[in-house]
Amino acid sequence: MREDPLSIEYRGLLNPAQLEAVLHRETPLLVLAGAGSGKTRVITYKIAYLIHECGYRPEEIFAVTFTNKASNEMRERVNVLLEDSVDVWVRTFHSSAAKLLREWGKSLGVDPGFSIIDQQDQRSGLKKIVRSMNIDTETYRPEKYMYLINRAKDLLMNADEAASASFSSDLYFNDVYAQYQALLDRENLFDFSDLLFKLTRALERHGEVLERIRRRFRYILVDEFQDTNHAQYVLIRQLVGGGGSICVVGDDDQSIYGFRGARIENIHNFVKEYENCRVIKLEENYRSFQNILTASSQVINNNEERFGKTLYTKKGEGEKLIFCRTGTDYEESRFISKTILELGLIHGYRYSDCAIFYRMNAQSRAFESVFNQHRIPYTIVGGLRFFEREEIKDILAYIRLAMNPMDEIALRRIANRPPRGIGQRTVDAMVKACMDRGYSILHGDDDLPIAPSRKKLVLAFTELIADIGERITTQDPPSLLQHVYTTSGYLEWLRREQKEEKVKNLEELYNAVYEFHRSSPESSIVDFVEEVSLNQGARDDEFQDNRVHLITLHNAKGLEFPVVFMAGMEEGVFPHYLSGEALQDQQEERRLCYVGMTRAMERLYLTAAKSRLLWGRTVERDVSNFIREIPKDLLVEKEFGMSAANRASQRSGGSQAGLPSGSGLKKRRIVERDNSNITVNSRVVHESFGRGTVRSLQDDIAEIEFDDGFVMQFMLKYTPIQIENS
DNA sequence: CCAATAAGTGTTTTT
DNA sequence: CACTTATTGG
Repeated sequence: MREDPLSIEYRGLLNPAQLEAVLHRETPLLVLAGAGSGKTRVITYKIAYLIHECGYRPEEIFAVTFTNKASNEMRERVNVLLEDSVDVWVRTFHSSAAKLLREWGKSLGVDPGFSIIDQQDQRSGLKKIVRSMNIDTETYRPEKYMYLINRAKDLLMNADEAASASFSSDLYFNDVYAQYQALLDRENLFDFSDLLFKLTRALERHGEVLERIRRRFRYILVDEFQDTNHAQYVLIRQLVGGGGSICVVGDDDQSIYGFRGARIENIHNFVKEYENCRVIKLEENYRSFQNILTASSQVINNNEERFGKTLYTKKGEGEKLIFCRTGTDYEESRFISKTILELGLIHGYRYSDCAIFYRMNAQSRAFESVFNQHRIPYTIVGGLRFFEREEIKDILAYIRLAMNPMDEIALRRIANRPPRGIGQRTVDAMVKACMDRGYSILHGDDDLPIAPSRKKLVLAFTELIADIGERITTQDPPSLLQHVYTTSGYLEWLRREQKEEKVKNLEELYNAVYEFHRSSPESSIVDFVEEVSLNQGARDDEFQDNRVHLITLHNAKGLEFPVVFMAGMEEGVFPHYLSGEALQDQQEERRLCYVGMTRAMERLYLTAAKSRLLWGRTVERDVSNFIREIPKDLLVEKEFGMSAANRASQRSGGSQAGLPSGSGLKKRRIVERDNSNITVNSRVVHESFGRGTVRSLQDDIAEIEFDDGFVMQFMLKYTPIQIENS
């Protein structure tokens, strides 16, 4: 080990295993980083070390992650350590591929002017193809082909190769894949899988370009390596070449993206694939109390084929885990809501200390409605994303179409939005005519074989798009956007239809573009579109306020919260009934459970409802097997809301708990109150929850049963409550 | 040929 | 329940 002084005091800031991971650089390195063991710390310090101590220039370092959130966080932390050495390449796999293709496309034989389509566009394209083949779209669902085609691309197989390898036994798969790819190629569109597929293919063919890229990136770091798919694995292999300048970090127990092609074998076989590989395990956990670690370890121990590691912490045992069975999903929300309020009143937790994890996005609705009633502020992380909204995608489609007049998918999206008399028939005719004759889709000549009554309308539309196209280079992004809003008639249409929410979103889009323009004045709207088509991103304000976080288990990876609720711990919901019987799938669900549990720092609650209103039906559910895998002595079991009284209150809609609307109640202010006149059995009125009776009183903590059956504890000196005056 | 309305249907996780 | 597709009236 080096003995010369280091310019950053690494030794004091890292534990021995972390330090070793930072300093090792002669041969390939695999860091097995358990949950909460400081892996981001290792990566960022390693980057700093390479630059400060080993003579690497920032732009020679290539660091990839999976999510935009992770890459933003990493870039920020690197910038703090390096005092704004922003040239380090910190990007997601997909944005890395897109950037390399744009930069090197010309020498790689790839047209760098491609547009990127998201899965919605991908689906609509496939739907069109399947329908045109006149086959039964119920047995042969477009979604199925979407899945298969993406998996084939992840495995670096084009349509021909997939066909000769008998990739799928589906009768029409080969045909659908070929047609779909023809559609994309014709219009120079790339789906997400294409980015990596085409890049690795092109690098294979052009060894001389690969060689130049290798010389540029002298050290490669990969985060969350357990989630790499085959294409990503191959890309990394290509970039590293024969050298040892690679460090991958991951945790096989946290591999949760098998459904989109991730191969856990990549991390398991890394040692075999990279010669002289060094393996370092990070097993000290800095996040959770021991009870949480023990419980989650016990759960994940039921999986096979793991590296296996033993997480430990120097923190104490901490609280036991709490498992609560409720009658219905609605009561589950009420229990969690009540618990959050109590944690705040009794232990001083803030809303933003609490997070609720669930398996399916649809589960958030119950929480939203109960939280609204109880005036608990919340935020849905990664729910309906801003840039996935209809109106946003429509506006961006105008710009996309102007950029790339071959983009049929964008054309179909907006040809008649707002309604301008160009229906499906007319669009079909336009597309077909142009395809046959090799025109651009925007060709507005008189000889197009469309109904005479439509010609004028079509001409007006093509002129509209052409006009936008000219302004892309001449106008700055914000005013161009404004121009699109008005000349397309889109904004006026929304106003006429009274879609206030959507109008607001367009304003927000304008703000985003304005901000984009301000921060990089030389960039065009094209760059903006590029950014948002990859950054299917969240808004910045997601984490700012004091709000409870509602979040899917998949989105929770990489986060941590003092208090975690895992909701819907029921067979069929989690593990999800569609996740498959195969051992592989069951194990992935279990890893997802492990990921969720290990996010908790101090308190972990698990809840399950007996019956759940899902898909318009009430379904009875058993408790998830994962609960049984938690040692009994670490678990406090409770029940909530299965009494007749609560059933009744539920039917009445729960409006009793609603606040009187209006004055001054938006923010709960912490004011001390004198409630010493309240004793056991007092009849009381609570500002939010209405009338009730005090059931017990101990050390200023009162348990109150409200008339609707809702039972809750309060710290009286902070509670807005009075004796009922009769 | 388009737009509004009525019936019908299939429900995970995401770059 | 929310979203897609068939039908009918303009």
